[in-house]
Amino acid sequence: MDNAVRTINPHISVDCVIFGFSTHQLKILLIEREYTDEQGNRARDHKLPGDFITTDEDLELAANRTLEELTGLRNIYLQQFSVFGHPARISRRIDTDWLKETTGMEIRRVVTTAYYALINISESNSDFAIKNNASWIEVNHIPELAFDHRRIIEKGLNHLQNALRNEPIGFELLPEKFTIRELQTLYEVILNCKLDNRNFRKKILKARHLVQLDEKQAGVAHKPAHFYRFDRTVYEQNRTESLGFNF
Amino acid sequence: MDNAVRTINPHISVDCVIFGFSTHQLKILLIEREYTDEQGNRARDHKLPGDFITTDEDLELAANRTLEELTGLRNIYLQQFSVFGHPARISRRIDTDWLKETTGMEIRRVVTTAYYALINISESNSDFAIKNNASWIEVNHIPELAFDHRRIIEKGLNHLQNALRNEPIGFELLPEKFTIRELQTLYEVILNCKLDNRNFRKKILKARHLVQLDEKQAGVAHKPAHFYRFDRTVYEQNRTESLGFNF
DNA sequence: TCAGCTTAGCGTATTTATTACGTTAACTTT
DNA sequence: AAAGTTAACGTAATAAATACGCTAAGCTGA
Repeated sequence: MDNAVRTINPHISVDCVIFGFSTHQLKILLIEREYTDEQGNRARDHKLPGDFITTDEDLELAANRTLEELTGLRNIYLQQFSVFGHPARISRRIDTDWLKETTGMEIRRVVTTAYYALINISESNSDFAIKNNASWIEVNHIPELAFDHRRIIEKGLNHLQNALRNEPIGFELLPEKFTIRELQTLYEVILNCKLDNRNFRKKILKARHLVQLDEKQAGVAHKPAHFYRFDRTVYEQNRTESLGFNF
Repeated sequence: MDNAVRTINPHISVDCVIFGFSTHQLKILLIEREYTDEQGNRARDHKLPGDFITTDEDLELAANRTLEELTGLRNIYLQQFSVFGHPARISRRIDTDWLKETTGMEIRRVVTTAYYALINISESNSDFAIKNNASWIEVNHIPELAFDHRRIIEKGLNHLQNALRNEPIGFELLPEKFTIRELQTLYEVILNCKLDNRNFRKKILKARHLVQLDEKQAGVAHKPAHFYRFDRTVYEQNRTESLGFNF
């Protein structure tokens, strides 16, 4: 701990919006924080996973470190999407007090680089989350948050939606094997719209980067669907430099 | 100067990739820097306009300040696009020496937030640029640069290309009044492709946010083109939330 | 066992967007 | 007045997006 205090850079941090998908919902991994409120009582709210960087640590490394500590996962899809550095983002009493309490320093100005990560919840090790008071919270039911973390989540969700529209990243949130219907539901939930299943299937199969597996669903009360997996090689090959423009 | 040293935050900076368009070329405003090379001789290279932020200054404000100092312009199109914070981005001797020389401090680690700006060169006040040793340099002929500024420019150009494909921002680089042909050339130069003039016209006019003016070109050795201007109101109204996806 | 329910998965017709390219119009230059 | 040049409109062919019908294959409950 002393060691950590000595080597952190208290001006710069990273925060991670970690997205997961389960039971037909988009979720974010949030950490429950204990702080002292205006009346001096202990209270709780939530915060994004994140940390100050240490001296000589790359931002992306700090983000990956945070991610691994919380999920046990490495080599996760991770994208920087914005920087939050407004002087007033750390101004509430409960936030400055909390920083003092947890770091031992008087910290008033932190520029944080925000990343969003896509993980397959079922592959993550929930022990890591539990140990850190972290839990998956449905994106439409985000509770009271520390600092400007609500704003960071909003912007992160925006970037996720854009990314999902422009490149195939949906499978990052699904198990290795998934059905087309699962993928469609994921699109519908994230983009917040209804899609026609026949046209969705047509469009996604036309892209050729989904490979049908022999395996099928079992035990479902209807015609079982084939499982598919994403084939990165095919995707990279067929990726066409779109030269046109749309607005 | 003393004052400035006292109030800057030497851990955090902003850098601006300022794009301009003239004589059918995409250009970037670069500052000539004088430094001391390995042999102790004075030498010159170029750097992006940028600065450390001052205590309590928002990042965007710092970027706007940099922009105004160099161009005399306010309310410029300005977009944050990436953060560069690798520990090794400040490692070359000439860069650390130059920081010492210009700030009086031993600076080894700076996290910089990169912005790109779009300006209409003809509206900018060149006196400001001259005073700061800044000049417009063609994007395909970028000389030796300080720090990791080449990388920043590459990434900024990338973001510009993407933005140009997905929203109408081309006119930010043109005078208030412009011809469709000028706009097309701008697209061709930035996206680095050839476009069919008849289809370009069709597509861009379909969007309805270009308003034809009564005025025409004069003195050209061919049929004079109408001038157009961008109508933001129409654009905002017709902007349709594209719910589909493309990859 | 079989009728009924549900989702998978294929197909077709219609509309809309993209691409390719022909032609006339309007101005300057020689 | 003819030649050169780019503007500006149009049309036909191709490709993509949308809307929706229909059969297939499993499970469930009477």
